[in-house]
Parts: sequence; C-alpha cells; structure tokens
Amino acid sequence: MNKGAWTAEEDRKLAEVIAINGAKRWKSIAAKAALDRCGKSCRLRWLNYLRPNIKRGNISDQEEDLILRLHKLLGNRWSLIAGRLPGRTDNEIKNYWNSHLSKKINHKGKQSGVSTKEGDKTGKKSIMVNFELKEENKSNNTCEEDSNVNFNVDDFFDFSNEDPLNLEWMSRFLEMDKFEFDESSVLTRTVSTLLVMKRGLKSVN
DNA sequence: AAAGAGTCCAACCGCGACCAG
DNA sequence: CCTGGTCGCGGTTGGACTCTT
Repeated sequence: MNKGAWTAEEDRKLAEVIAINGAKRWKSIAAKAALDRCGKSCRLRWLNYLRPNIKRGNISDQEEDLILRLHKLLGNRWSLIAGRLPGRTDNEIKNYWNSHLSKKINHKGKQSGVSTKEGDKTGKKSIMVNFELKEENKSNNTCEEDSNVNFNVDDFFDFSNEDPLNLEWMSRFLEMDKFEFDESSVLTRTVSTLLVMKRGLKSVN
C-alpha cells in the first residue's frame, strides 16, 4: 500500500472516481481509482482536502471564538465542533486547537491563576464525566428544574436537521458563558435552561 | 551560515460503532 | 446472537518549514 503525501495525479484520479460513484464504499473507490491506497486513506484525503467548499487556513476571529466556546461545552469532539463551522474539517480544527488555542488557553489560565483543566487525554470534559448522559425522556415535554434531567449530548448537538441559520438558541446559550461544569447542580440547571431555550426558540420559529 | 529547537499540518493508526448477512 | 466488513472519530506521528542561537 502506498503511504505518505498525496500527489496531484492521485488527487485527480480520486476526485474523478468519486464524481462518478459518489463518496461512499471507500474500499471500492480505492480499487477503482487504482491508487494503491487503502479506502481509509482515500476517505481522509477526500474529507480533509478534496471535498468541495473546503475552506483552508485563515481561521477568522469569529470562528476562533466559536471554536473556543464549543470546545468549552463539548471537549475534544472535533467532528461535532467542525459541524458548526461550514467548510472546516475536524482535522483542521483539531490541529488549530493543538497548535494555537490550547496554548492560548493555558497562557490565559496562568495569567488569571485559574486552572483550565485541559489535558484530559480521554477528550471528554467534565460534562461527560459528572453527568449520567441518558436518553432524553421522550414523553417528557417539559424540562423540570430538578436533578433528574436526562441529557444526551450526541442527540442534543445533532444539527443535521437544523437550518444552519436557525441556531439562535445556541448562540444565546453560548453568550451566557458563565457556568461551571464541575458543579453538577449548576450544570443541571444550565442543561435545563439550554433545553428550554432550544425548545422555546424552535416552537417560536 | 549552520545547526538545533520549535511549530504546523497532512496523514496514519487504533479502536469502537454500526450494519448486513 | 454472531461475525466480518466498513466507516468515523480522536490521538499521534513524521516531515517540511520557520525561528532562534
């Protein structure tokens, strides 16, 4: 199997096969393109480099701010974060975080004397650890202010059915920015608020 | 100018989830 | 259920490039 950097010729062949067959069944794509690359490698190349509408470099201040806020909320869930940044890939955001933002955060933390609690190798922040994330009770249409709020982070942050321009509830939540994930009671209230905001704004829209 | 250190990013790897048979 | 194939994710690596001494 060929490994290492892709050539322009390989890119061209891969794009050609995907244009005909679509971006699925990566093993057969790799075979059809006759690239001597594994399907996994082809998939990665397509998603991170060849796919249409990819933005490269120059992460704007707005994007950086969004990454910081979403990371605070979600931890190292790069694909989820990338999903909120059109044209950006999870790999790019992960790299940007590791090379720019993590240092920025650590620097800030040192300056203010506050520990940022970074460096969790599991990638799951306290929101995942302290909270039993269960399937949201589907019959429960109201969100009670008690400690039994069930919250599925994957379900909650699944934006696949959302209009990208219709995420006002998320913007408002991110603007709150004043919660502490380690206090599970505060988190519970925060999640309650979040669910109410999401439902409320959706019903208005 | 050269060498070593640091930075960045494309690509690889391992693992778990999902799904069809 | 079980199994094998496939996919997607997050962590890690390697090499090119830049900076510092």
